[in-house]
Amino acid sequence: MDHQAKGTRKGRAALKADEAKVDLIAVVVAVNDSEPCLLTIGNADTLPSGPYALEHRSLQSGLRGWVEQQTGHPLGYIEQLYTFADRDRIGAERQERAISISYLALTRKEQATGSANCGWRSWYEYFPWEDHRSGTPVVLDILRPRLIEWAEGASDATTRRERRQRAAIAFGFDDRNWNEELTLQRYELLYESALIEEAGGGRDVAPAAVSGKAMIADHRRILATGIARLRSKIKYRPVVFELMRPSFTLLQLQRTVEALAGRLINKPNFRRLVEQQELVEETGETSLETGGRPAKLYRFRHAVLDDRAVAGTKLPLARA
Amino acid sequence: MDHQAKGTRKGRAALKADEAKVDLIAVVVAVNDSEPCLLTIGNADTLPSGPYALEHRSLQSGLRGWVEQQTGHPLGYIEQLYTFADRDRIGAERQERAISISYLALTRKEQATGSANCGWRSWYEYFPWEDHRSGTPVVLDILRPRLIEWAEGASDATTRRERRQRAAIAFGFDDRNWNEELTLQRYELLYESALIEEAGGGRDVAPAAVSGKAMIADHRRILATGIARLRSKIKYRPVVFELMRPSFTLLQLQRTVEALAGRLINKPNFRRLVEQQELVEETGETSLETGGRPAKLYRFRHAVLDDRAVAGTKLPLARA
DNA sequence: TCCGATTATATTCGATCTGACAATAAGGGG
DNA sequence: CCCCTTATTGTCAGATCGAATATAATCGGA
Repeated sequence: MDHQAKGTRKGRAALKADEAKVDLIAVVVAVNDSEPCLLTIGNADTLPSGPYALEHRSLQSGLRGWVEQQTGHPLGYIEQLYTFADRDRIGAERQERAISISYLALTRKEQATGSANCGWRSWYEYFPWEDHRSGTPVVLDILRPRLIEWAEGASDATTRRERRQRAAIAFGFDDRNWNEELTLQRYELLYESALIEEAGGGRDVAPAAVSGKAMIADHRRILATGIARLRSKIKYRPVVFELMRPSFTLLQLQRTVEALAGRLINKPNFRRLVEQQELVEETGETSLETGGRPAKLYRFRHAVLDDRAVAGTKLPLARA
Repeated sequence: MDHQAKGTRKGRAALKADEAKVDLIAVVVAVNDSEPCLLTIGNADTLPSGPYALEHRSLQSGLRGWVEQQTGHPLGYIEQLYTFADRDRIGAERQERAISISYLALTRKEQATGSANCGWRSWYEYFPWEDHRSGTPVVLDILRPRLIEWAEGASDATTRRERRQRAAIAFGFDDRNWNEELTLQRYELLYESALIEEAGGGRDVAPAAVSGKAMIADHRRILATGIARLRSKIKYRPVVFELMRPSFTLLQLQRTVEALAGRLINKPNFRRLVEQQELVEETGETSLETGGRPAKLYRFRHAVLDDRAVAGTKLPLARA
């Protein structure tokens, strides 16, 4: 009565009826020189990953093992992202079931111990339309007419209206505000409209500089999921500090948040928010790196992980 | 180079090295008469679940299939919660790996089509300390000294301070505010301190009326995850309407939100927020159910699922 | 039919928060 | 000593939020 009727199918493939392959996939992020970077292996089009195996004590430790083995990078902060069941991935014809459990990890670039066939790439190479720090990126001037065209290409009027609306919301057309958290929705729209490489077809695919670098299988979708999650999370949890050096200036902190969010923040307001939440404390030293008046150095108050636990790091973003 | 060295382990059990059993588990929620209800099977201590099988087109459709088969309930809104790898669950000794992918589903009680060995229970039967609608529940008067006792029982002073602090934050001791979103943290504290049944031991377990009804395996933890997610989500996405009838009064809507959040909301402020976000529109009819002045009936504006898509239903909660 | 009990709906007010802008302070270099 | 650069502090109006109050509509009993 509990788990019923598992024997009704003909066991056709190598796998038994109720078993599946389980893969662990990592989106490993660091920020360097105001640029959000992704850890990749192979041709910079693959995320670190590997099968969940018997000797792994847990999903997390399995993931750490694979990433360290493939990239030489030990991981700090880890958070589960999403679990996909991707039939297409390995073998649709063989009817294997493959499950991918994806994780978001935050580190710093320096923690590498040499090694391996891996490297860091700005995540905006994969999503050129996501970086609004210098205003609306030019690639959107190319993508917008293509998206409109796709919307108008629908057979019935209802679908057309719906498509126009979805595109307008996701990309901020028609005087709407840009919402940096909609990274996944934007990716899915571009996928549906076949403007990017993964989306089969290929005839309508925009040039790589516009549509961004593709990745194998569904890895770019997983990256989009990670970016969206991170952009949302920095607003209510102090996770940014996982990406910072032990001591830093407030401007460095701001630039890091801006790199992740893909948009600029008002400086005084950012400072006010960080200080009034008591997220940081002065080290007493100053940094002379920037030319002008020396900036005070701060360190993260680890105490907030206890007492403030949930309050969160709101970030003040410009409205329009 | 991609997925390397999968043959290094001795194939010991029935399962092959890189395969695992995958279960789908559902937390199905409805709200009836201002009471948040959970759909259970068996002895009201089991969540609907079943193995992910070959004939399932996707994880979601597999889940829908199992729930409908076990309870006769078709599901509407579904959202993935978390993926657990629970060695303990099925057979630690056999070294099987079992993966549980959990989902949160929202429906209405009426949509049942009779059938089956299942039923609805208020989720506060499992978590009596979570309902603060009538002020701080009395069970906390019993749990608090037990938690303090547990905290003071630690060997070193650092651990003691840390435990006291965690308990105070999670449960709102020492004049802190109650935070309804910390359901999972509270469950984990009670688990660690062995005050609930699942936590092995048993000698310190409080009476069932205080520690709540237990569930099999880790099902109560999964429920806690679902409650926490839902309490967080109603604040920024209009998901409440999945639980409402096609037309409803604003007070009914408020009572539903309060049931989920486990705390009361200021009436005028709630109305203001709902109206200024244009989440609902009047049907033109009124409800006479309540005795006094008839309440206007409203329906959900499905348009907001498009245009406002992400804005969100903030809910105004009392501060202290 | 009038009155009060009950519930729904509308309005107001002050505290706080937020975004935008301006002003001042502290270094380096000519 | 002046000027340029960057850091830091301060101000102000508008929006938001929580709390409390005032008004409206129905029912039932005197």
